[in-house]
Amino acid sequence: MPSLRTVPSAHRPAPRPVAPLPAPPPVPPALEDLFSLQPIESSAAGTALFWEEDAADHAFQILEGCLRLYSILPDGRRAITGFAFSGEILGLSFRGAYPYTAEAITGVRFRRLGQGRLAAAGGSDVVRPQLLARIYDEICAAQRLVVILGQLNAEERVASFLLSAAVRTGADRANPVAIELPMSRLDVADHLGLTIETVCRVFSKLKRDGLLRTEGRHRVLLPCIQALRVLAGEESGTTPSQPNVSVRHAAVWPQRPVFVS
Amino acid sequence: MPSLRTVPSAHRPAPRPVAPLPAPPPVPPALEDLFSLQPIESSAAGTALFWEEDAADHAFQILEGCLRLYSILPDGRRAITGFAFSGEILGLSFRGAYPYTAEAITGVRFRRLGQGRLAAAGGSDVVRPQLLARIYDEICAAQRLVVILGQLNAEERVASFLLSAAVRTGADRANPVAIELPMSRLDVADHLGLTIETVCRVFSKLKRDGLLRTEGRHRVLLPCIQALRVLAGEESGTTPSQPNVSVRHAAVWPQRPVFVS
DNA sequence: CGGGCTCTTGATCGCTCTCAACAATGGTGG
DNA sequence: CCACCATTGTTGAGAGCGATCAAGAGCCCG
Repeated sequence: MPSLRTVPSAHRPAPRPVAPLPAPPPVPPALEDLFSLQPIESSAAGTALFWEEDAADHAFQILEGCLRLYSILPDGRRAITGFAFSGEILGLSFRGAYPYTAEAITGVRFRRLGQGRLAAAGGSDVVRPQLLARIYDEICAAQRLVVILGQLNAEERVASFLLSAAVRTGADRANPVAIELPMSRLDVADHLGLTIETVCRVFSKLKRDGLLRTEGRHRVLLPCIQALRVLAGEESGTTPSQPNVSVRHAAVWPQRPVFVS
Repeated sequence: MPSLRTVPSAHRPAPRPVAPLPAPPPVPPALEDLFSLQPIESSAAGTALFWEEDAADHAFQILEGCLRLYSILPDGRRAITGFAFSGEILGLSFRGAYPYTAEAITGVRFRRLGQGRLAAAGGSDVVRPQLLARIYDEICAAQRLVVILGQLNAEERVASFLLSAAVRTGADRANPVAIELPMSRLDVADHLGLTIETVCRVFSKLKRDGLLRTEGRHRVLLPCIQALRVLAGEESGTTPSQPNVSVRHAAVWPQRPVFVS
């Protein structure tokens, strides 16, 4: 979490008995400070923080736990558009309704901030850029997923998912990379536009290829994250850092002639 | 375009020789008024307004024409994350870089607004909600596409695409519905995560089923938009408004047990 | 009227889904 | 503590949808 947190109490400076010095410029409230004044709430696994189409009257800061964000089609199919982890902010909506349901996968602790207070904070020249940056991140995440779902095959999708989980939790800097996946295989499948069986098969194949090990159902080790990047199509694969790993289906497609002006 | 446009010159009231009346409250500038002061520019088909990863220093208001918004994978695959039509605003980015390339499909006329001026306008309590609403729309569009790519089959994807084109251009209120599709079949395919051949085959099948007629390559008639909605999975299909159309593969999937708390 | 491009259609292949059976896990009650 | 059971995960066989490869048709422009 690279954001520099200011002291929460900074907007309410303690009264000074003597004040010969010019008052220091008031520390402007950061986005997260707005939440820090709110009480902490909890939700059990399986409960929803909010529902798709509901009036979006609160934003949420997740302190602990993991949630799935999804839409349900009229016929019952479920599309998990994303997951939310601790430290993230959720439910920023500026047109009345939430665009998805947010349901706790594990138990969740969070803070809640009213839409009115959030809108008011948008007037601040300090908070607004943070707010817009968060929203922009959400756009980028959604468009990244569009690319994944539209262009990648099953193996590439799973590799992308594992990588983004590693990067998001910061686990990609450790060695070996170890990530927690609190969600079920069905959640992963509904997120990647695959079936649970296909997700399983890809996991097994990655295990056979030495790119993945599991410890229990929800813990995954990625011994060679670089090879995963090649599989995910993030890199061209010109530098085989792990020559003993046989990368079948190397992500080298026939170059389609794309019109570039 | 439901936004109430205010008079562009309102922020610069003509100097009055005599001013006995209290000055009327200044008409606050709407988002589109900011653009209306900018000169009109043009781009030929095939040229890019901006490139993915480029510094996002301008936003664009499209006055005429159509663009494709896309990302290119390292191996050359192209994911068209969306299209932009006249009347829309493009390139709102608040973290330095554009998230996609915007390339003109037809000739395009547009206005350009500097990021600085846009950021300043964000301070206005009138413009900011409009700005946030636009961005929120972009999130919704991206998530809608995530659902389409992750959960729908080829026929449903094409039906969704045709419907959203009809709705976006307002053509869905006419009868019969007639839409212009300036983009090529390859563009549609790269947008829907299909191949050009599959898009063609679905078009042909919809023609056989009486749901679609083409006039030239870029004009499409939708004689029974309600049946298309059923195909796209937007409706349950319980009200067959056009009984003579045989809807194979009606969007009724085996209901998967989804955990709802 | 040709040339090049886009679009369309057909035949075949292969990836992923579906259906099925079984294994592993975790929680509960005896 | 262990047996039991429900849930979740894994693996296999076969089918189907969409991709791939190939050829021909239609359209636009010089």
